[in-house]
Amino acid sequence: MNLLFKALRDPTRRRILEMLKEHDLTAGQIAAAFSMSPPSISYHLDLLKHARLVSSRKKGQFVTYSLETSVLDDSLGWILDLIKKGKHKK
Amino acid sequence: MNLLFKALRDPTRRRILEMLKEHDLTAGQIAAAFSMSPPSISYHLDLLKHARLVSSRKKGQFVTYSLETSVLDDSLGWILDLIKKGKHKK
DNA sequence: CAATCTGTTAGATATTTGCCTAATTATATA
DNA sequence: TATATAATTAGGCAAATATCTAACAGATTG
Repeated sequence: MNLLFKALRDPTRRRILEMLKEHDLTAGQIAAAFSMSPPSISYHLDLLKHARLVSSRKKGQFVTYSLETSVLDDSLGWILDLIKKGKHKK
Repeated sequence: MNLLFKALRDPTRRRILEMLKEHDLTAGQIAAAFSMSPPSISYHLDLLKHARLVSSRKKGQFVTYSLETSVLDDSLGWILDLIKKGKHKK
């Protein structure tokens, strides 16, 4: 849960996730969308991978990243619970 | 959105929100639940307030904090959108 | 095999964050 | 009015974070 929220905290990483929700992308394609050095993007991708929000596979010289949504269920549940319990509070 | 995810990133702040979902609490009551100095808790409460996740009202010398769930809808929508679009991806 | 391309790792650095103690503000009470 | 109590503000500091450039690793291609 901690890794997840940590990953979601950064705007760059959230934008990467938004890009990946459309279709898979290579590291280079992702980096090209930001005015930021490739190593910086690599750092963010690694962080997202550790949070299990993305997966990656290597094909030739390219590394393709995909969005992984299953971990998001946890955060969803946590937030929903807050809203729910908040509601039936007197 | 940025302030919201920033607020949710820290475990202490998440725990404060969980406490407040049960019932309102004064700053002192919240601080008592953590092995952390009152100023530190004050800092977290201020951050939560800036993110509009809590509100506060002063009564005498006490300041009571309440959970505010409306902003959570934004994060919920953002996450749901990721999951949804993630699902019907080829 | 040498050059090139994609991507990551290493190392350095400025900024942000989360914590502390000390001081301050505001309220209540002896 | 002096003192105690609740909470915040101020100032400082160590650790975490996000960025960069340089160097490297692996794959492709002339």
